[in-house]
Order: sequence, then structure tokens, then C-alpha cells
Amino acid sequence: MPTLTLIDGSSYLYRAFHALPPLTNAHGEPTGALFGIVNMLRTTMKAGSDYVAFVCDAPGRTFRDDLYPEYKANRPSMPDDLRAQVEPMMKIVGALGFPILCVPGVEADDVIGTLARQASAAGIHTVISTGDKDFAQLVGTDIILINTMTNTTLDIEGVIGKFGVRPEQIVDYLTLVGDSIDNVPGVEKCGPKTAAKWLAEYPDLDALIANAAKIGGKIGENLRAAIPRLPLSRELVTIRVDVPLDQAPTDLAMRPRDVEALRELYARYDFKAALKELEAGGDSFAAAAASATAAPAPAPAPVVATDVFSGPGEYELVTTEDRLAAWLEKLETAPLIAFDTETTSIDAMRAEVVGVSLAVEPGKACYIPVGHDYPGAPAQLSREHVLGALKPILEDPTRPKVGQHGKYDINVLSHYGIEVRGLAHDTMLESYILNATATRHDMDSLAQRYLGYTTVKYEEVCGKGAKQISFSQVDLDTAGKYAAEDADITLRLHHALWPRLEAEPSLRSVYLDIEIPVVPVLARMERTGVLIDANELRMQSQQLGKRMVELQQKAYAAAGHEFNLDSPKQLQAVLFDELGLPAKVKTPTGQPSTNEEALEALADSHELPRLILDYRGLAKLRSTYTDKLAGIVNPRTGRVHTSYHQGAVATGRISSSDPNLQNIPVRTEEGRRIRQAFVAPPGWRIVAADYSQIELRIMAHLSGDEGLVRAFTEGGDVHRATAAEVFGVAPDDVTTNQRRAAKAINFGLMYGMSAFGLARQLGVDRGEASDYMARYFSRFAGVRAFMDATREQAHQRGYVETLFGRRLYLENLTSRNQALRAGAERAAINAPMQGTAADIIKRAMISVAAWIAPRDDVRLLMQVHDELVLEVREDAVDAVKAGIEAHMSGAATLSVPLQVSVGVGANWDEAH
DNA sequence: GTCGATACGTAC
DNA sequence: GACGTACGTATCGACG
Repeated sequence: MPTLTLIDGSSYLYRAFHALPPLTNAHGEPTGALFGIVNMLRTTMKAGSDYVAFVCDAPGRTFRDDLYPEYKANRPSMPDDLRAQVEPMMKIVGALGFPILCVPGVEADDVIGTLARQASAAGIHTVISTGDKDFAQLVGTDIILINTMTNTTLDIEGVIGKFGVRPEQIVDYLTLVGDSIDNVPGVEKCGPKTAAKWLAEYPDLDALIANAAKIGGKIGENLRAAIPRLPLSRELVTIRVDVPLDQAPTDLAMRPRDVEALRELYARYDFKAALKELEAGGDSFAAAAASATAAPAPAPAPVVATDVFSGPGEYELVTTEDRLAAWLEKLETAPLIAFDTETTSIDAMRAEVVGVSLAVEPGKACYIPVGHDYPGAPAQLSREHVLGALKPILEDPTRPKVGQHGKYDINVLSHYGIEVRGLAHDTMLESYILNATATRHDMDSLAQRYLGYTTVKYEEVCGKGAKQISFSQVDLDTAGKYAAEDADITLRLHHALWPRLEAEPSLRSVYLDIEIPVVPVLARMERTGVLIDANELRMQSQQLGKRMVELQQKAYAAAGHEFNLDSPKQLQAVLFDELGLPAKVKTPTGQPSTNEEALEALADSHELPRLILDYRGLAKLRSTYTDKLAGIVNPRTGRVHTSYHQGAVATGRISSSDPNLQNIPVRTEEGRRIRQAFVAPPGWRIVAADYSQIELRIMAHLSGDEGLVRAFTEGGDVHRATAAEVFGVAPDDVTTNQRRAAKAINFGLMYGMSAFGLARQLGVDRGEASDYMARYFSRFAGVRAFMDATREQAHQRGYVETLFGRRLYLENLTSRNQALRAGAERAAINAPMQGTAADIIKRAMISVAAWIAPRDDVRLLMQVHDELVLEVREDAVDAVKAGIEAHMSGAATLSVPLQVSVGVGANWDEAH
């Protein structure tokens, strides 16, 4: 049977635009969506097709707009960056030889629907390539859907599986659910589940409406209320199959491609590999799609049926000595080895290795199981033997390796005496440096985003929640597919990401000189952990608990009854409804707030707010810190091991979790007692070294403001110096209040604070705060110029950068939403300073780690954004103090000195 | 039981 | 609406 492929161009254009980072070519023209479209065309065409059309929406009104003026009213207009890519997209699609259909007055959906039905009538099989679920209504024995973004196809069975209704019921289903994007109203509170339930009970919408009286509850009322508008919704979601068209399916054959035009377009949009392929006369689709990714190899015929399983590549399960030897031989000559470990735990400190996967070229990977243990599990090579064989390669710094989140594997393998060296690349970090704003850098997301490939998910293999099993319980065939794919995809991702990174010298250098070298440093810190005096913390927990009970009783008395002090909702009822206190502060949802600011404001009117404030302070300390930390000590090491995250903060900072060691209290005396439980072992001392005012110094450097630079070069108290300038007095005559105001201005400026915010912070009126800021800017004009320039650059280029070239793309700068836009501008102001500080301390960590590597009398323990904490043997303290200070202040050369203060003590509190 | 939203609070 | 970046705990209601 001949086939017709219909590509939903508009749907892909939007999806590619939103899924891919805002890539640009050398001229600064946006190219991300183009890249995605070309990738999609390749996947679609790989299947081959007799007839094909690229269908898109033409501008202008359609029958749906006439039917319903609010149709698509919620759709934002097309972003400029996307609009700019439409014309080049059409040129590339045309030059590749695709027939293009844009019919004025008819939506792409209806063109596709009509062609699909015509094809059916002519005995032609149709594949609709789209990401839009609405097309499920067209699915039949000879019409299927394919989504190349998620690598899924949908036939009749698939529709039933996905929606719970048959294809011919999809129109009714969509009518009931509605579509908020297209502004099609459905039945209120009726989602996919309810719609499927009703349509299982009644054959169609008409039958449901006839029986609407029988549906009970609120949802029944909603259904009855919606009945009058359902026919309109139904018409809106129904794809037409009878619009007049000039072309028949059989008119839609591929045309020869226009090599000259393609050459010009590829060159212009920096599709370098595509260009190369074109010159070599190669396959233009594969070449254009992924500048450095080899097209997935067709599934090869199994060599030995039981040893090879199907997948996107040739994956092998290695269970014999011979095959292990063969793979070791491959590793010997591989230019780059992708590796991944499968384990029993997400926590590297507790994980046992269950298997190792390796890939040496795209599509060729293996999984070596060593610890799968379930009834009937086949024989496997021993863990000791396999790891022993891999050790020389993994430890050889001259053998480049690539991982996805390699820090995890480094730590896991270190349990087995393997110190991984030569981690040359990490795809998580490649993605992070290319576009930190893309919130997720996990492998599944990256495969989807950069390869258009849907991976096997961990949950699909091991389940989740209570039903989750250990990877060691997974049968070898399933485990092998999953694990080998991990290594394969890691390698493919690297081939897709590295060329893009390499093409941008500043990003390349942030990645190679900062992010990659910091990986083993963080890995080592996590493994080292920090010694905690758990008994001290348990004692504090008890004391806190006692005081909390007392406060609780007093609070009950003050309120006149018992209530849950931990529930803001109940507290709100007591304060504002029962006691009738005035609500001054509102939460984002409009509720009267019970936060600290609100309670402080009420503390003079009633005794309860103060009791709550005190209670909350203690509750926070106990739940988040004393209880938690005491319970999280690793029994094997006797220490607390945090996880540091390199891909979590958009500005380049490192974050910490499980436990978060970057928000241990310091501001209050009570809070600092927790730091007293972070101790040095006998014979050792805690050394804490922090940068003084690093972000403000960076602001001085980046802005070049003479006054601010001078304040730092002269040394002394920068806030006092600022106050002297702003208030026009001698530094010695600055009052406490003046200094406080100057400090608030200094900090606020770095966060993009307004006069309104400053007024609130200082408790002065807005005019006075405005006055302060005006005086500040007249004295420090360079700072204002720098901020204006940063804002300008952000708008011009869509991103801001740090001193070392790390980029932060800002999504909302062009938002029509005023609040979002203003927020993006503040982030743009802050990112260069916060990000440069992050770059500097990472550089310091790398140089400190290299310096202490040969020593056994000093260990890096923690990083808290502008502070490094170490433990040092007593006899080495003096030498280390001097060395740390030198390495940290030498981590960057700015126009102001980088001042570092170093403290020593028996615990972290004392070391400050 | 699990999950997500909301509120709150700790750090730099 | 009004100060940037994180992570963690508790409550509460929805869901199955």
C-alpha cells in the first residue's frame, strides 16, 4: 500500500521552539526551532513515503474564528524569535524538496484531515506527523499518528490506551474536556479521567446529554450547565475532512532538492555538519538534523540471538569472559568512552554497583551485569573481576571518558577502590553551560530535547513508590536495554552538544576550565563528609522541645483554645477572625499572611503574635536542623555527606541538598549553636575561609565605578564609606542608622531593588528612600551606568554573562506580563555578580584542591557560596591558613582586591 | 500512602 | 508589583 506522510508544520515549529534552548547563529539570528524542525524532518523521512506534504497555517481568519470570536483568544502572539525563523524554515523545507501546503482561510488541521480522508478513499495509507493530540480523532485502520519529538506512534489501540476512548469518540472527549490553549470551553472540572468514564458508559455525547440528569454531584451540575455550549465546542474541535483543496494526495511527491539553496541556508544558519555532508553528497536529512550526531543505525540483525536485544542501536549483554575481553579491546582504541553504573541506590554513599554500561561509538553499547540477584537470574561475571578489569582504564587520565552526571559514578566507583580520572566530558554540564535556564539536565530530558529521542525511563524498569524494586532485581534483558541505552545516549548527546559548546569560546572555557575540573573536587568533598556531634544536637533538640511545649501552652491560653501552631491556616483564623487583629500583609493568594513581618506588626497589640514568633524560631531549628542532622549521620563513616549540585542554579552557583549545608543558621545566637555541632576530629581543627563582600567587589569591578573601586582599594568598611558619600559626612561621623541605610542600598542594588523595596526594608517613607537612592547614584554614577548597560545587553542579546563568559538566558524579558518582565530584568542585573562570584569560588576550589591533593593533613569539607570550610590537622593549621588565603584571593584578578578572611576553631561556629 | 500547592523560613 | 539565588518542613486537599 502506498503511503502519504502529512507533517503538521505549525505544531512542530512551536514545539521545537519551546523545547530547544535559544540558539543563535554567528549573526545572532535565532536558530533553535529551525534546528528542531530539520531534526523532525529527518526522523519523519527515515521511514520513507510515496507522498508527503509539509502543512502549515496560513495567516487570516478561518471558519472557527467566524463561529466563535474568542477562538484561540488565549494564545499569545508569536514570539519575535520564533517569527524570525518562519521564513528560513519555509526556505529550507522547500529546498529539501518537500511540497508545502498553506491554504488561506483553512487551518492546517483541516487540510491534513481532508488529505488523510482522500488518501483513505484512494487506498493510500496515511501517517500524520504531529505533536497535537486532537488528531487522534482521525486515527483509523489506515491512518496513524507519529510524534517524532517523543518517538511515539498512535494507532487505534494506542488511542484507546492513551485516552481510554475509541478514535471516533475523541471529538466528544475533547468537547467535554475543552482546550484552554485554544479557548474552547468544556465541562468545568471535567478532565481526561471523567470524560473517559462518561464515554465508557454512554456511546457518545448525545447519549450522555440525554442522560445528564442521572449524573450526580457537583460534576453533574457542571455537565448540565455546560450543555448549551457543547455543540459549539464540538464543532470547534472537529477536524474538517471536506475542505476544497487544489492538490490531491497523489500530487504530493517529493521534488528534487535544491543543493545550491541548501548550501547557502546551511552556511547562513551554521549547520556546519549538514553543510559538510552536502558537499560530500551525503544524506542531507541526516546531516542537517544533528550537526554531530550520527543517525541512529538501523537495528542490526542479531549475531547471536540471545546476546543481542533490539533497541535504537546494537546493544550487547556481556556475561562471558570472552565478550568482556572483546569489549576491553574496544576500549583500548576508543577515542572516547561513555560509561555509566547501575546501582542499588540513588545515594552514591550507600550505592552498590549492580552493573556497568559502556559505549564506544553511537549505537554500539554494552551492559555488564555483575550483581543482579533474583530467582532464576542467569550467571554473571563477578563484580570484583569486572571492576578489576576496568580499573586501569577508568583510572587512566589519558583515556578520555564521558558521563552523564559523572560525579555520581565517580563516588560509587570509589567504594571499590577505583579513583576515576580523565572524566573529560559530562553531558549534564554541557547542557548546563549551553543553557542553564533549561531547568532539567537529566538524561531523559536531554535525549528528548537534543536527540528527539524518548529513553526508557527508570520508573518503567523499576516501578515507583512502594512498588519500586532495586535495579538488582530487574531481569537482565530489561536491565540491559535500559542500561546500555544510557551509555549510548550519553555518547550521542555528547556528539550533539560538544560541537555547539566548542563553537563558543567563552562557553567552552567556562565548561573546560571551571565546570569539568570542579567535578572531582565536589565528588571528594561529598565523600569526605563533615563530622557532626550528634549527641550535642540531640541535646539541643530536647531543650528546644521543652521550650516549644511551654510556648505552645501559653499560645493556647492566649488564643483561648488549642490549635495547631504549625498550621498557618489555623493561625490565620485565630488571629484575624477570632481575635479580630488587623491583617496588613497578604500572601500571594490574597490571604492574610502570618509571616514574620505580619506577626511583628501585631506584636504590640496582642501577646499571641510574639509567642508564635518565638515558637516558630524554635520549631524551625528543631525540625530542619537539630533533629534532621542528628538523624542523617552515615553509619559507615560516622559523618554527614551532602550532595552538591552543579546544574541546579541558573547563575552558576552550586547548591547543596540531603542535607542542605548551605543554609545552616548563623544570624542568631541560638542558630549558631547548631554550627557548634559541626566539629573537627581529635587532633584536627576547623578552618573557615570566606570572601569578604565578594559580590559588591565584583560590582565595583564590572561597573568600574571610581568611588566604589576606591572604597575597596582603600580598605576599611565599605558600608561606612558608602554612607559617608551618600550622606555627605566624614566616615568617622557616620551614624549607625546611616550605615544601616547604606548597607541596605548596597545589597538592594545588587538585587535590582526599587525605592519602594528600600523604603520597606528601612522602614522609611518612599520619598526618603528615593532620596537616598538618588544621592547614591549621583555619587556612584558608574554603578547606574553599569546597570543600564546590563539591562540593555539583556534586551539586545537575550542573555547576560559573567566575567568569565558564563551565560544566563532570560526567558521573560519580552513578556507582556509587566511583573514577569520586571522580574527578568532584576535577574539580569543580579546574575553577572552572583554568577561571577560563583565562577571565582569554583576556580578557587580547583586551585585549593590541586594544592592540597598531595597532603594528608587537610581536607575540603564544605562550600557555602563565598566560603570554604576545611578540616586541618593541628600541626598544619598555620601553613594552611596562609595557603588558603593565597589561593582564594588569587582566584581572579579584579580592579579591587579579593579579600579573604580565615578563621580557626574546634567547630564551625568558632572558626568564624 | 503519595503528590502537588501553599506558606514559611534558613542561607549567601 | 515592588529584592536576586537556592532547599526543606509542615499542612492540607486531591487522588487512588
